Amino acid sequence: MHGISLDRYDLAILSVLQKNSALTNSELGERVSLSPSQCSRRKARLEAEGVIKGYSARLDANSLGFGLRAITRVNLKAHGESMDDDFVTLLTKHAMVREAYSVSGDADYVLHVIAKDLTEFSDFIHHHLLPHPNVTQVRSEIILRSMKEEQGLPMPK
Amino acid sequence: MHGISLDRYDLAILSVLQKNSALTNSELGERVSLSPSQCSRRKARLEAEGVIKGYSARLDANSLGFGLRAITRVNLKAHGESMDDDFVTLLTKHAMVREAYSVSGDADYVLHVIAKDLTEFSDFIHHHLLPHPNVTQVRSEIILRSMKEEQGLPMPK
DNA sequence: CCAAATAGCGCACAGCTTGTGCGCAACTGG
DNA sequence: CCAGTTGCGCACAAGCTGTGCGCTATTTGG
Repeated sequence: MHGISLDRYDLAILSVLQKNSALTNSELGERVSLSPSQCSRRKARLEAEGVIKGYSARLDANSLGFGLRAITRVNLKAHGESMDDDFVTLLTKHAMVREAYSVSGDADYVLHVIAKDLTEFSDFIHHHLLPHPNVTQVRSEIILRSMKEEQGLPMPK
Repeated sequence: MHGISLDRYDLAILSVLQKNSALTNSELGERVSLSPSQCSRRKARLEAEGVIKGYSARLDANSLGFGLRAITRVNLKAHGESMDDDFVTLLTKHAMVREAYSVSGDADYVLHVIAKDLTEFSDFIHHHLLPHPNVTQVRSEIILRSMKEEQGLPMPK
């Protein structure tokens, strides 16, 4: 899962498609100095290799009525295999939890939570997260403003 | 920026496109029970309204050689308008900083940082973040495992 | 309560895009 | 030095996109 070699054309294509995947192969070709047909072939290859995992529409959170986002750190009581599984199930079940990471540091898990408003967020914390038998501590930072939000990855080298 | 009314077809289209924006209007139409032409029109409208902000390729971090991700909390000394600006410039300049949020809570900013490895990450923290005159404290949680990583948003109602 | 206006639909079609076959040129290894 | 391989652009068939059109259902206004 690591032995794929990407030349400068591949990196250029990935960089452009990451910002805008709705471009035609002609437009893409112009930007990376390659013919449309070759763009098509390289795109197909990058998809097959798994470098491109898929294509998504980026949606506007406010238009959909989500006004609140937060970074929530969670500490657990025990760290047995099955203990965590039960907690992970909780995370998976709730659509409000957009990202959940097992981390090394002060906390055990870090979540990125999205909600309609503070009430909905508070409900989630107090009625679902804190009552869980394995949760010992929950600390949240409410997002006030997004300074930077790059979708995707930087280009290496 | 909030008065847009979306019917069930719009929500269905958004939900599908968020998962896979490479579908043709025919395929999209099948899934949401609408003709291709109508899908095309609604898509165009949702783009114009700003509900769809754009289209992106999802890339594989490992293929590009990024093995380390972290959530980093930063505290600043002063909170003047211009003080923050200078710090924000630092964040914008570094491609390693993928997301940066101004937050309310224990910290002032929360960052989502991506790096090749621990060395590169440590370099960033010690040679760029901590030396900044306005930074007073930096605390990081290294991501061990991603339990959930929804790209995009849940569908309301 | 009914008529006019509006909004939203599918169909048809012109123009454009996609992806493959092909021939060519540039490297690669024996 | 030469056969094999790789990667390129061109050309073209198949398929997709987006707009004009006519139709129907819903809304508006008198």
